[in-house]
Amino acid sequence: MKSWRMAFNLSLRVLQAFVELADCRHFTRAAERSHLSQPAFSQLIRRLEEDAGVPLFTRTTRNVTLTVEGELFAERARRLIADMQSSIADLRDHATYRKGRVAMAALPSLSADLIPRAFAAFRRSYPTITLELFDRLSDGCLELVRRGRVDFALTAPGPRLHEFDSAPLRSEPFYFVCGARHPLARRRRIRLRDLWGLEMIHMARSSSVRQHLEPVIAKAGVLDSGIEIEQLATLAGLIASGLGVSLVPELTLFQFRRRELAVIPLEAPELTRPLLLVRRKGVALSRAAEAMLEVIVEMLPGAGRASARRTSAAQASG
Amino acid sequence: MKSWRMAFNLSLRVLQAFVELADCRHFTRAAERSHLSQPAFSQLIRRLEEDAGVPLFTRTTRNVTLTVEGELFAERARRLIADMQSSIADLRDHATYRKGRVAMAALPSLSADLIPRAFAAFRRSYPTITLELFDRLSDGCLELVRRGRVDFALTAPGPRLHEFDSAPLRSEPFYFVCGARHPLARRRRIRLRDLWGLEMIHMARSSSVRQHLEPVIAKAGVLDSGIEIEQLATLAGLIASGLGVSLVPELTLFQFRRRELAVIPLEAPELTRPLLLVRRKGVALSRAAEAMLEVIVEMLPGAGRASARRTSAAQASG
DNA sequence: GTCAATTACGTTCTCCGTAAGGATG
DNA sequence: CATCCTTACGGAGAACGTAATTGAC
Repeated sequence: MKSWRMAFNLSLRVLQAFVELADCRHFTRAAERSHLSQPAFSQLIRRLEEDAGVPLFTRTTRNVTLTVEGELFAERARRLIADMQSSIADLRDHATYRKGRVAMAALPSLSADLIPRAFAAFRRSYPTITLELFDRLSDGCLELVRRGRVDFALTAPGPRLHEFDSAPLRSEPFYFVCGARHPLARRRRIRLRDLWGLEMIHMARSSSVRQHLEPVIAKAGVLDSGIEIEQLATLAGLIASGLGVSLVPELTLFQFRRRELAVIPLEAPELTRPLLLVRRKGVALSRAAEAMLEVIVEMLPGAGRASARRTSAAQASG
Repeated sequence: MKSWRMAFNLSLRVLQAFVELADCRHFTRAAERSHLSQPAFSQLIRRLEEDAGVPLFTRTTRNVTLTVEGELFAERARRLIADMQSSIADLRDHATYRKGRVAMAALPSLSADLIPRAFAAFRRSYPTITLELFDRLSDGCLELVRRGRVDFALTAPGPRLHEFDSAPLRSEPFYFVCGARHPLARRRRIRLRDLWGLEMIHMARSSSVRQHLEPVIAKAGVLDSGIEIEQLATLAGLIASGLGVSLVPELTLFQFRRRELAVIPLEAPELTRPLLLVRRKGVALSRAAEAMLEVIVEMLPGAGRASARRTSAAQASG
C-alpha cells in the first residue's frame, strides 16, 4: 500500500554522517569516523542528495567540497544534531534518574519524620532530582493531587476519595501515650477498655487522626479534656505535664520518645489508621516519583511487602 | 564489526509517529495516520521506548496516556519535527529554484543591456530568487569574485586571472561606428586599413575595451581625438555630432542604434574582445547561479553552443 | 602509479504486514 | 463479546561490506 512517494526520512545518523563529511571533506575519513565502510558511506550521501534534490558536495576524486546548498544545509544540520542529541540526553537523564522532579503531599505527622528521612535517603541515591514537599492535612493533600500540583500524596482517607486512584500503603496501629508517672505507664499493652474514665487530650477535629478516632473513643467511655491542639509537640508537652493521655498513630511516635512519657502499644486491631497512597486517576507516576515511593515504602515500619510497590496501573479506587 | 552498542538513531518518521500517538492516544488511529499497520506501529513505539530507556506511554488495552517523561519528550519532539521539516523544505526550495540568490558582476557594457534582459527572463522563470548585480570595470569584477561577494563575473581578461577559474564565454566582434553622414557610413563592411587617418574617440584608458583596442589601433594609423570618455552614451553623442568615429564591441551596440549613427561590422578576426566567465577556483556555482548562467548564455548573440554551459568543475585557468 | 571515489554484487538485518493471542470493559 | 494492544512469524527491501572499476594527479 505504499502507493505514494515515500517521504524523506531524515535521521540523526544521516545528519551526523553528512556533517562529518562536511567537516573533513574526505569520504574515506568521514566513513571511518561514522563507523561505516567507505562505499556504504558514499551511498548514504548519495541518497541524501537524491532526497534533497540537489548535490550537497562537488567531488573530484581528489577534492571534496560543499556546494552552496550544502553549506546552507550544513548549518541547519549542525543545529538539528545538537537539538536531537540534547533531546535524547534529556530523555536518558530522566530514565536514569539524573533529571526529574518529585512533588508530594503528606500529612504533617508523616512530614515531620518519615518523609524527611526518606528524602535524605532518596537524595543520596539520586542527588540531582528536585524534591518538593507539601505538609497538609488530609483535605489539603487531596486538593494538591486533584490540581496536579503533586505526583502523589500520603494521607488518610478523606471526602471524595473516589475521584482518585488510591491504594492502602499500610494500616497504622495506634499507641497509648501517658505521663511516666501515670498508673498505666508500666503496662506492656493497653486495651481499649483500659481507657475507661481516663481524661484524654485530642488533636483538633480537623485532623485526620481525630476524625478516625472519634467514633471509637466515643464508645470507649473516655473523658474529653476539652483541649484541642494542632501540633503534636504541644500534645506531647501537655501529656508530659500530666494533663491527660492520648492515642496516637505509630508514625508520630518520634514526638513522644521522651523520658517523661510512656508509650504503650494499643491492642485494638479495629482501631488502625489506614495510610493511603493517593494519585490522580489514570495518570502514571514519573520514574522519579516511582523511585521516591519505593524509598518511602522501604522505610515504613513493617516493610518488605512488595504489594504496595506495584504501582503500575491497577488500583482499587476508594 | 558492529561490536559496540549501536547508538540511538532518532528519525523524522519515528518522531512523527510518536507525536501522532501522543496526540490521539490511540494506537490504531495513530497507525493509520502514519500509514502503518497497527502492529508495526506498536513495535516502532516499543523500540523508541527501549532506546529511551523509559516508557513514554502507559497503556491499558482501553486507555493510552503519556507518562510524565513522554510529555516532556513530546514537547521537544514537536520542535524537532518542525525544525527538520523546515530544513528539508529549505533544501528543497533551493533545489527547485524557489529560494536562492545570484550575485554577479559584469562590465558596464554588459550591465546596461544584456544583463538586464537576462535578469528579466530569469525572473520570469524563477520569480523568488534574489538577484544582485555589480556593474564594474574589469578589475572591480575580479575583486568581487576574489572576495566571494559574487558567484561569478562576466568580464574581460584582467591581471592575475590565474587566481580564478575562467572560461571564455564568447569572442565578441567589434563594430565601426560613425555619423550617418560620414564618408564610410554607407559601407557594408569595414577593414582595419580603412581606418587609416581617421580621428577616433576612445573610451577611457581604464576600460577594458580601450586596453584591448590599444595595441591594434596603434598600428592602424588612426588619429587620437584626445577625448577620453567613460560612458558609452557620451561616446554615442560625440560621434553623432560628427566629432569622430570609434570601434565598439558588439554587446554595446544597443547604445548606437540611432538614426544619426552608422554601425558597420569590422572585418578583423584578430580584433575580438574575449568575454570571460570568471569564478572562484574550485568553488561550484549554486543551482540558482547555474540557472542564471544558462539564461545569459542563451541570450548571447550566436547562442546555441553548449560548450560554455558545461560549468561543472573542469576549466582552463587563465 | 597511487590514492580516492564510484559501481557491482552478495549478504545481513531491519522493518513491515498478516495472523494469532490476551486483556479490558 | 467486542475492542484494542501485543506477540509471533514470514517476506520484501534497505543497508552494509567486499571486491572490482573508474578517475584524477
